[in-house]
Amino acid sequence: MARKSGSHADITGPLVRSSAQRLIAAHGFAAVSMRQIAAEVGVQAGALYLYTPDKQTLLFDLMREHLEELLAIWKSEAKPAAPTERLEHFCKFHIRHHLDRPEAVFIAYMELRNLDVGNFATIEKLRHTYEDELESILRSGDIAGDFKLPDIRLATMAIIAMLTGVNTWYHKDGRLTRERVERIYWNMVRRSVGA
Amino acid sequence: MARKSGSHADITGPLVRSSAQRLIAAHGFAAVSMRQIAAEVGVQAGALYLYTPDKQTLLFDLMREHLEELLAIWKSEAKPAAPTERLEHFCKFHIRHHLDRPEAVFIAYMELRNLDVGNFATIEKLRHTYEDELESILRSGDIAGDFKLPDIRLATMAIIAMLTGVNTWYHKDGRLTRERVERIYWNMVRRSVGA
DNA sequence: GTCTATAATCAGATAGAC
DNA sequence: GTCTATCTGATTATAGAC
Repeated sequence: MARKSGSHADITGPLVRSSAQRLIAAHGFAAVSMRQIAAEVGVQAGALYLYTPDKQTLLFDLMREHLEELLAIWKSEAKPAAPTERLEHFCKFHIRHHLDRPEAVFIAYMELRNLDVGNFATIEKLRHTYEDELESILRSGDIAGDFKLPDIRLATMAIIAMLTGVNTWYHKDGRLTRERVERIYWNMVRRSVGA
Repeated sequence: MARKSGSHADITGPLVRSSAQRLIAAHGFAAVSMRQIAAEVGVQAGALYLYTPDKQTLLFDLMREHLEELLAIWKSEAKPAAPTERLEHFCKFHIRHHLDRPEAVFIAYMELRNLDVGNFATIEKLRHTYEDELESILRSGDIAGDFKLPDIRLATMAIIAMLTGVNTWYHKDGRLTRERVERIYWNMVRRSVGA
């Protein structure tokens, strides 16, 4: 990892983010030092401050970029018309997207405590925007009579927790393919909303 | 919180644990210093080492005691005979027990990374023992034909994630009583397993 | 753009007085 | 049982050389 002097802004910038993401996901934000991140990048600690004003902003940027990417990709997806198909699409998208980004997902859920108050508010707003996408699907299905839900907000939280939970146990080379996991979870969600 | 010299082992010991639990749940294990815990207790930092050999053991003991208590209380509960009633009992017990101990639950889920390897193995074994309780309920119901489950282990993980997720949004003085939350979640779980 | 060196602070843990 | 003082080493962040 050792690196000699010279100009490498184009590769060092992304490398700072990816190295920080890997280390923070593995050991936690507070447990990872700027020196450790620098060592992973292959520079000295002082050089990191060319790419982030401070450690707090580095964490915030990782979380913000993760959630902004999630929302952007979700919005670009083609959406089915019927509530049941829209819910199926959401469930499979959520599992697929989150399994593809385990480190970013882990950080976004575990490191909220380490954000200062202003940054926390920004992140929570982004997360809420995403939750609202599921909530509106459930609401339209409930109104149409396709779903039977005693409490839509609660069903939203229950389904997101269930789907995101896949990240805690799934391993790529495990017993089940991702497609099979998506199908089984969708079946459980479908039945849970009474569709 | 200032405290004069003297003997207070009977109150200081429990106070160290409860203070550590509160601070770690709020800010994270790595972000909390022994000096902060001592200040919360009302002693100097050195005095903490009369009650724990080191910071790592303090964390481990909090997590171990939480899981051992969970298993002990669960085992002492009277169990219904039929799979559907057993599953209902588990769901409502899980939500109730976890909502009553938000700090301990939070630590047990969030601070696994900060355990050293031996302690981690112990905690994972305890957690697995608890998961197996749900898994055996699902298996007996599947065999009896009361549930329809394509993958029992996966359903176990999905249900636990969904139920534990209540802790992330529930507030005591919120819109819903705990009893109503238990009922609604049980209904979603019931439908999700095809009961 | 990166390095070395450093400032200022704080960490976990221990020793010995009371 | 607790305090004060301290050891040793790590921390974030900055300054200035190259």
